[in-house]
Amino acid sequence: MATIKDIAKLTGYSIGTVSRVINHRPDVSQKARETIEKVIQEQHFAPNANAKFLKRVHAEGIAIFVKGYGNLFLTDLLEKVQKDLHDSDTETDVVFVDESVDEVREAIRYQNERSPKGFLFLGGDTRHFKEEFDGVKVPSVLVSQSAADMSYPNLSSYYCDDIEGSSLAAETLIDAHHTKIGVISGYFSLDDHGNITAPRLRGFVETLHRHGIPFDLKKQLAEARFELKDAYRAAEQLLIQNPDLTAIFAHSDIMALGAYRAVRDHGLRVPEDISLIGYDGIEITRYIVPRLSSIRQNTKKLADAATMDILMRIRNPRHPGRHVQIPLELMKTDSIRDLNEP
Amino acid sequence: MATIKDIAKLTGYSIGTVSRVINHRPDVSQKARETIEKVIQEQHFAPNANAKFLKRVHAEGIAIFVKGYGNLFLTDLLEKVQKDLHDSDTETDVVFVDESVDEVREAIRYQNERSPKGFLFLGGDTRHFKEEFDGVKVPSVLVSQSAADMSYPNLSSYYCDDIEGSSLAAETLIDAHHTKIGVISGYFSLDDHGNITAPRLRGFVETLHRHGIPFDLKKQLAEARFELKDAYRAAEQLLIQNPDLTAIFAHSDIMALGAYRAVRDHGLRVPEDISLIGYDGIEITRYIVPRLSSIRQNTKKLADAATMDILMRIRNPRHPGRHVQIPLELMKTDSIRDLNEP
DNA sequence: CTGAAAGCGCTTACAG
DNA sequence: CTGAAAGCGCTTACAG
Repeated sequence: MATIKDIAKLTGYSIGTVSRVINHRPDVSQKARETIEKVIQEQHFAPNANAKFLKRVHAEGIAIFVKGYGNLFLTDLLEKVQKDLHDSDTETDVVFVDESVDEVREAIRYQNERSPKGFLFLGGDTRHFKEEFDGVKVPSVLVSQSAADMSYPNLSSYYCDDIEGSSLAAETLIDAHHTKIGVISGYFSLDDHGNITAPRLRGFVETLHRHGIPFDLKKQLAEARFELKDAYRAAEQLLIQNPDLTAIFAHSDIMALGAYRAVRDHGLRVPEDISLIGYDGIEITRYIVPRLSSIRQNTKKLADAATMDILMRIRNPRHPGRHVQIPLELMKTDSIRDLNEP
Repeated sequence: MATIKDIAKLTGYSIGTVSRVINHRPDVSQKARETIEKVIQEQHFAPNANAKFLKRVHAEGIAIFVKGYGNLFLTDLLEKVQKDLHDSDTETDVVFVDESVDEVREAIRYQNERSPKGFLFLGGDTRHFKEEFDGVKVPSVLVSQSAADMSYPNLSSYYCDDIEGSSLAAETLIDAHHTKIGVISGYFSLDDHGNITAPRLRGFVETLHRHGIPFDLKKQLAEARFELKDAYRAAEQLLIQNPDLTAIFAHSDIMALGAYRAVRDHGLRVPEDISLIGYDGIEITRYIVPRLSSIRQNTKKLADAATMDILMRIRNPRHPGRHVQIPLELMKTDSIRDLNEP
C-alpha cells in the first residue's frame, strides 16, 4: 500500500507538503497541490487513520454509539439523528455495539483513540453510565434512557418516562374495561435494556392497583427476550395460565407482534378476543392489520432535542448537561376493543 | 490517559516488558506479570489501538461488513454468522456501513489499517466489487450477491438466484390462477441493492410471458425504496392504475408489508381480494396475520456456508474462491388465495 | 511556500 | 527473562 512517503518520493515534494495537501491546508502553492493530488489519485492513496489519529488531531466529528444490532426503534432514531447532523454539516461516525457489550467502556476507548467532539448514545445500559462515565471527557447525550440521577456535568439525557408509559398503557386498557391482563416484560435477571423492565412493570401494576384491579405476578407476568420468538412463547404461556385473559401488554412492539401470532395460533383473534398494546411505537405498528396500539416514544422529538443539545454543548462546553423528559404518545388503534361495546 | 510508558514507570519495568504482558507473551516472569497486571488494572489502562495497528501486528480476526443499518434480512444473517464464528473461537469485528457508502473502498481502508485475516460482506453492491475488489488482498466472502462473473481468486460468494426466485414467485401466483399482478420493485435508477431489481423483474416477467400472460411495465410496475412508506405509495399507485388487480409481488418483505396496509386502506383484503407475496422470508413474515408468503433466502444456510468457506480459506489461502448458489425456498402461506377456489 | 526533524504509543527483533 | 532502540505512517511546530 502506498504511504505518504511514496507520494513524496513520486512527486519530489517532502512528506510535510504532501500532508498539507491531504489536509487541505491553505499554505501550499497551487502547483504543488495539483501535482500531489494527481499522484494521490493515481496511486489510490488513502492516509492511514491509525497514524493520523495517533497524533491526536482531535475530533472532526460526533461519534454515535448504537446499542444492539437489529433494534428498529434505535435504527429509526439513528436515521433521524443522522439527518439532523447532516443538515448542520457535522461529520459523524456510527458505531454499533452488541447488546452484551459495555458501550461506555467502548466509548472511552474510542475517545482515547479518536478524540471525537462528542458522543451520542442511542440506547444504553444506565449501570454502565453510573459506573464508568467519569472516564468520558467530551460532551455527550444519552438518548432514550434517563441519566438524571447521575449528575455528570458533560452528560445530557433525553428520554421518556417508563412509569408514565406503562401507566398510560394500563389506563388505556382499563378505560376499555379490561381487568384480566397479561404482561410480557423483559427478563429481570438479564435486564440488558438498562432497567427498562422494572419501571415498566411497576407503572403498570400500580395503575391497576389504583383502580382496584388485582395482578398476580406469578400468573399474569411472563418474561421474554425482546424478540418475536421468545415473546411468542411468553404469550402462549400467559394464554394457557389465564384462560379468562382479555388483553396483553407487551414491553415492546416486536414482543407484541410475537404475541399477536401466539393469540392467533391459540385460536383467538385480535382484538375480538384479546386486545393488544405494545411499546415504542415503531413504524411497522402502523402497517400491520389491525394496527398495533402502542406507547410511542417519539423518535423525531428525541432526535431533534438530542442533536440540538450536543451541538450547542460542543460549541459551549461550559454548559452543563440537562435531563429532559419527552412526553409519550398514546397510539390507540383497532388492536384494542372496548369490552362494553359489542 | 495512561500510556504504556506510564505503566512502565509505575512498575519499574521497561515498556517492552509491559508490552509483552499486555499481549500475553509467555516470555515474562510470573512476578513481572503480576506486578504489571495489577498496575494496569489500577490505572484502567487500555492500549491505544492506533499505535498497536500502526505496527501491523496483523489480524486477530475477521471483519464483517454489513451494508445498511436497519435491514432485517442482513441483521438476521449477521446474527447467524456471528454465532458460527463465535463457536469456532474466531474473533470478529462488525462494521455497519451506510447504504450510500462504497463498502469495498471501506474494506480496503480497513485492511490497510487493521489487516484482518479475512472479510465477510453481508450484502453489497456488485459494481463496487467489480471495480475495486482487486485492492483487497485477504480471503473474502460476499453473501447474498453473486460474484461468479468476477473471478477474483480470493473472493467467494454465496447467494440465491434472483431470476429463479422471482420466477418462483410468478409460478406460485400463476398456479393460484392470478393473471393481473402488480410488481413493486426497487428503483432502477438507484439500484443501490447491487442489481437486485433487474433480475427480479426479469425472472418474473419472463415467467408470465412463458405462460402467455401479458405484463404492462407502464401500468403494472411501481418502483419504490426498500421501506414501508414508499412501498405503501407504490402499492396505492398499482391499485389505482389497475382496478382489476388480484395479486402483488413485492421485491422485499418490508415492501410487501407496506403494500398490505395500502391494500387495506384501499378497502380491500388480503388474501380475499389481493394476494400478496414478498421476498427474503424474514422472520416477521411468519408472525403477521395472515402470514406473508415469501421467497425465502435461507439465512442459516447462507451463514453456515459462508463461515465454513472463509475459515477454510484463511487456513489455506491457496484455495481459490467458489461461487455457490443456495436454493431458494417458497414459503406459501395464507396471503395467497387460489382464484379458482371460492 | 517548503523541508527537516521530533514525536504520537505501541511492537519487535536484537543483545545481554 | 529483560531492556534499549528502531520504526510503523502520519502531523506539526520550527526554520528558512
